Amino acid sequence: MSKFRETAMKSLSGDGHDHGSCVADALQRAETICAARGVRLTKLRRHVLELVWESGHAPIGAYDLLRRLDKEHASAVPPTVYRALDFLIEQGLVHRIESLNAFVGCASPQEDHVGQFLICRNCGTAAEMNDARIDRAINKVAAELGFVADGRVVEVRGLCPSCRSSEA
Amino acid sequence: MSKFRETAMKSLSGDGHDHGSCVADALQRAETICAARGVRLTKLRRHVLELVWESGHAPIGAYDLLRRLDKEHASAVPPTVYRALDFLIEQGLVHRIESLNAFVGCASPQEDHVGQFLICRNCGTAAEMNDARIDRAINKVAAELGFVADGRVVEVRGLCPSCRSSEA
DNA sequence: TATCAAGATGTTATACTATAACAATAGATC
DNA sequence: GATCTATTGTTATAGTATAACATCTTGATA
Repeated sequence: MSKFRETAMKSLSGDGHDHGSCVADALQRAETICAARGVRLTKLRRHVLELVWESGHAPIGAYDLLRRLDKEHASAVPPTVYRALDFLIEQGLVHRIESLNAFVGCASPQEDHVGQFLICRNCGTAAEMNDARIDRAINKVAAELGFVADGRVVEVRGLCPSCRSSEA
Repeated sequence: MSKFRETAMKSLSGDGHDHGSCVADALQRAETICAARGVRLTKLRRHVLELVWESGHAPIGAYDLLRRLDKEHASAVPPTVYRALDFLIEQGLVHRIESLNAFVGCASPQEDHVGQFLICRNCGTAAEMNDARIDRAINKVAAELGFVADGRVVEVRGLCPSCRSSEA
């Protein structure tokens, strides 16, 4: 099983996982990655990343982040959070979900990829697929149309396993 | 060649096509479809659809539409255009491009489909792929993760054939 | 044809999302 | 410590979207 697959399954397993350690792991990975790259994961950026992860695996909006941020950061205003998000996205630590205008922590920041998401319309969980087969299919069709593809937005709405079983 | 493929190629052929008749065709198709469904393509809705198509094959924002609309429709305000767009989207005559917050005319409104788009980052043209292979790949991966997919957002940025050749 | 119900549009106000532009501060490098 | 750059602070504003209620049109029907 690929690393992506494993991570996706984990985030889909409902409340069965220890989200506290999930957040801690994510922060630890971020520290390591930023150190290796020589970029600065400042207190503010780290705090925003933490808030993103604390939203569970559900994307959270910039203004929601802002409201949570300024409990411990009185001077926070929109540019504060957007700039932190810009940095985090640039470093691959956070993905932006276009169809929600919201942000979610990347579960595999060390691997170079564009996000492909499954988003549960019931619980809001966004799981990364990042499957090469989807990418290949897209590349193939694009090539047939003479198109050279770079960026990709793949966001699929639906029902996640746990919401599906609890609805049934 | 599928109908979708044909339409996509056409919209990618640059200025080589008669966009005037392209617009007229789209409006004619819309009339037919709405009549068949017993829904009302009012003057306002028709006008908004026309403006969407007159933007070429490039997605256009709601407020741009608004600015163009109120030349002949003094009372136009945001809800005016958003309500018209809601109707047009519901009828499959227009697609929303999530990654641009913009709207584009659907080239194949008679066929039931979700949009899959190639968007040129140079000229802005958005071509519909609507390829079953992409859909299948997404469904497969979603199923493997226990997910039941419904809505889909597939938006690929890149360079279209004509912009690619003129850049070279 | 008068009335009525439903749908469509008008109108005002406001919520939500995002960035521009410039000032001040903190960290790294010499 | 001086200086340069990256980061953050601050104010203002641009851009996107919807809520809520009033009015008008349309088509169906009594």
